[in-house]
Amino acid sequence: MNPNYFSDLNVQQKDAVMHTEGPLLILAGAGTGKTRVLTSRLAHIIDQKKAFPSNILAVTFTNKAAKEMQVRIGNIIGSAIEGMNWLGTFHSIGAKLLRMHAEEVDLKSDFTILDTDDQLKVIKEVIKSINIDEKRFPPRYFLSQIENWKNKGLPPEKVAKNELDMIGHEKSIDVYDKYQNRLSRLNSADFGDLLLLPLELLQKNESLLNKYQRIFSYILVDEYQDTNSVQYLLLKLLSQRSLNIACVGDDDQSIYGWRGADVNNILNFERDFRGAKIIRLEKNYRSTKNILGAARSLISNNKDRLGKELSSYKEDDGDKVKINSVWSADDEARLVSDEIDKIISKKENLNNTAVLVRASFQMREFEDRFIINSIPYRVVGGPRFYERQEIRDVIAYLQLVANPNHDLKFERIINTPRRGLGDTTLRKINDAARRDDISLYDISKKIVHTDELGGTARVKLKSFISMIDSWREKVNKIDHITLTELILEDSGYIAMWENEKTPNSESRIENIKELIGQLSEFQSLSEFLDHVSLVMDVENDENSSKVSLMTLHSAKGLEFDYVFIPGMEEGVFPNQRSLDEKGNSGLEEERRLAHVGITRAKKYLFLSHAQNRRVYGNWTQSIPSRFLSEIAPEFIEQEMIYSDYTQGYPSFSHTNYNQKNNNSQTALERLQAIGYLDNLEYDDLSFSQEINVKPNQRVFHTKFGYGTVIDCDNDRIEVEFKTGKKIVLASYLELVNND
DNA sequence: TCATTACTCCTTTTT
DNA sequence: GGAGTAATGA
Repeated sequence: MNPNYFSDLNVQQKDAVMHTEGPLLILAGAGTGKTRVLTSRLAHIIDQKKAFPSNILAVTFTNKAAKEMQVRIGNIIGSAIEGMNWLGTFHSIGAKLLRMHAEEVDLKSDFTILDTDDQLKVIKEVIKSINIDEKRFPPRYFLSQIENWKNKGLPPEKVAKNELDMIGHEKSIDVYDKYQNRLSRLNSADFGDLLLLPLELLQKNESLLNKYQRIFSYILVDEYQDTNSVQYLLLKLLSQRSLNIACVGDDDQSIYGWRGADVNNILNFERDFRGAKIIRLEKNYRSTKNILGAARSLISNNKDRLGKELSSYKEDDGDKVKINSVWSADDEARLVSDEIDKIISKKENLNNTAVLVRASFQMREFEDRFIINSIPYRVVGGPRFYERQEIRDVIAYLQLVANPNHDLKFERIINTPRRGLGDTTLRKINDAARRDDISLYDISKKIVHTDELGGTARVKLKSFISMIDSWREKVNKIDHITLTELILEDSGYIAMWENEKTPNSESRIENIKELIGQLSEFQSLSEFLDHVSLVMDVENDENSSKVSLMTLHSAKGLEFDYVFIPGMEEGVFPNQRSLDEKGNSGLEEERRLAHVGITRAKKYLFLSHAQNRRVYGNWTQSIPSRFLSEIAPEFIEQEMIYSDYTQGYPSFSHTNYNQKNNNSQTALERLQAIGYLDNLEYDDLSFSQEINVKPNQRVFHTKFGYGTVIDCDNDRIEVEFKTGKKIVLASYLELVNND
């Protein structure tokens, strides 16, 4: 027996594939071939006829990972993959279970899944109804309380009244309780419910539990270090009978503590699942020795670890890790762009290049710069397609047609486009609905026959309602694409954007067209709406060569030849709030995040920190991240500051790191001291430089990007930019090295 | 009813 | 520097 899925596996990997019976924990470090082991293992179980594909529960952390696994298993087992009904994220599997048994938890099977915006709206309503001061207790505060409880598997009645570990606790419980009531009245579930309600279902209903324990004869969990308590409880329940649960994870990559992930799940695996076997995968096939060394030295600063040392499979030391000090965040983006230009000139595919940031606000500088330098890029997990205003509007229409009692969507579109049904009318409808305790849609049907509303409002409301009814009638008669087009026509929504003359109204219409295009990938309206709620992202085209720009969190599980991690500054990374709120454990999580980032790189790693950065629009100084000094010096190579004003002045260095951080002298003062600056204000910096240009000189212009000087006429300079020839003032140009 | 403006408080990370 | 909101005016 030597099926092809065994070939090229090392001893530990084979072990993990073969060990099919009983609990198993695979501790898989970054780049150790985890996905291969997972897919091979699944293929092995199916191939050996230990279980049908439909009897395997395989949980991944992201939809992307689920999809990738599906493709890879499909390559091994062929069409049998179609039987794998239970491969997906915890949330999508939870939703599936919930739809099948919704009645048992006071929902209907066509319930809608709420997004954060909707959640906040509901909470605001609740807060208002029990007279809580929104200023003292912002809705977000309650939302995070509720999410915490849900992550722990606690419904309102289980939240112990004596758990007084936070201010406003009683209020929170009250809000939680009323919030849940409201959700079930809206026939809706939020993300937390997709896990919590299935758990309740299984805890309450023993025969159902037995059924699913039988169905799932093998359970496989990816990214186990990121599971929270509900997820743990679900797994525990479901695996009790077969005991065939295999979890893959890496405690050094646990980065979702803020979302309720509990590292103890992985740390206590042996205790929780008796007789568990543990296999370590420590051979890293991804990175060069220098990169791996940097990662290892950094993460060794963490205390709470299971203990695992990655060793390099690659013979190659590779380039040293580059650490760069720059003057400002703008310079940082410029430097990264220049480096990427070098990668482009090597004719590399840019899909192998990524810029990873700690927080999404850092992306702006890079996007601006990439546009100026015409570097093609994609933002991964950035401003989501489905979160755009026009897309949400269209979806609101569709959701309302699917579920007319969805008050939140009703409110969203009742006056979009303008129908003369403004705040006043809406308030009246709301009051009446509350009085009769029915939905906005239902009350509207009633009050168009009374005189509660003024004459015009009544007529307008009536036509709005009959429009919805006419769409609802057609749901089962025409296909969902035609229906959507009809809705957009009838409602005047498309016309609204067509009539608007703002620069982005055209792209909004494009987006709507794209949405309609996507509809064809689904069988029905409800299938599409489910997809939208669960998979907030839209796939990127992977065919074109583009730099990826994303957060470190969304980079988990990916790998790139070239990786840039800017913003290595105290406060940014490690993130200040994380330190303030969680102290040392917060710091360790940040360090793990840095470790994740570093181990994404296969052969080239670039780290940088800026000395000055705008925070809330004000220039603020920052000091290099402690993480830089925690990387052992033998793996790194330091570069000088990249700026015309501060050339040759190294900011970060191992030897004087501590001294520097205790030094009260600011970056600005240091520069003044060495004569680079003469009491200049920061804002003057960009135009303070006299320049002297000659033809062929490479120059840079903030608006047009890089170019080459063609001709000079005093201070009027003719420059060839990427976008064409322009005559610009010398004072707007900066010199660039000609190389 | 809707558009404009002044003013507040921000920002971590995602299913 | 920006999004969301409350207050003001047309």
